[in-house]
Amino acid sequence: MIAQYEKLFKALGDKSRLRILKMLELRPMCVCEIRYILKLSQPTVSGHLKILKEAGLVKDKKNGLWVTYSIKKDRLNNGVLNILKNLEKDSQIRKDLKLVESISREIVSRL
Amino acid sequence: MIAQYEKLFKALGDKSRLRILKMLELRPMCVCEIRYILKLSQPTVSGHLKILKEAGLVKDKKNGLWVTYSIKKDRLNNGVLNILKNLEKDSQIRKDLKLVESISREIVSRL
DNA sequence: TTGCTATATTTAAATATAATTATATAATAG
DNA sequence: CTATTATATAATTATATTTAAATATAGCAA
Repeated sequence: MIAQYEKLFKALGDKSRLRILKMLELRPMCVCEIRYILKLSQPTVSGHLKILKEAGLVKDKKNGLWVTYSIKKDRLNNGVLNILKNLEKDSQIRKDLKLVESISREIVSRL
Repeated sequence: MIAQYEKLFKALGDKSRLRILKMLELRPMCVCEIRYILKLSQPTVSGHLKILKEAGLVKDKKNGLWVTYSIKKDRLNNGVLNILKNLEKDSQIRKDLKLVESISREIVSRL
């Protein structure tokens, strides 16, 4: 049980993964969209998403070729997201969220 | 700002530090008491406490030779402790808290 | 002063993490 | 079937973290 909490906080203890969570709070996203915003390699993003998933923070849904990730809603994660509320004041996060609103998987996937 | 959150969650992403936080929630403790319960070397415990302190989770107070650590109370940390509430069901945490109630710095420091 | 004690810092070794490149898998199109 | 596309995994390297042993600091007592 304590190990699951350790995993949860380890997952949260990374800048890229915090950015991913804040983006997913806005809307579900596919890997290529997240990649486009973080400007990291596709395998790196895939790895981060795996860590978030194993920590119980996100879930994924396969639809053809695309895998859409979204926030897993439960009591614990609500608490986590509440702690992260203040991050909306962060300039990096603001830029990310603005970008999320301006892109789509169709545009981003062919770059 | 995002870096401070990263630091916070990195601090929380360690079993020993989670145990320390749950103990300090019960009462302030000196390093030697924490060491006695975690069964780690004194420098290791000292290091963990430094990480917790730099993450803003605990504060310290020097009194002669002893340094007493305690939870730093603020809005963010209340949220964190709330997330950790469920850890009271963990058997390791239960044992720790029982021990905390049975020891004192005077007994523990001369072992 | 010297000696003792509680805590902190430094160092070094072992382990874990995060990144990229290369490769693999899986779904779709032709 | 082959080719293409979105994502996942493997291998590797660079960096970070965790730990204990050794050492340093700081306060008290004689």
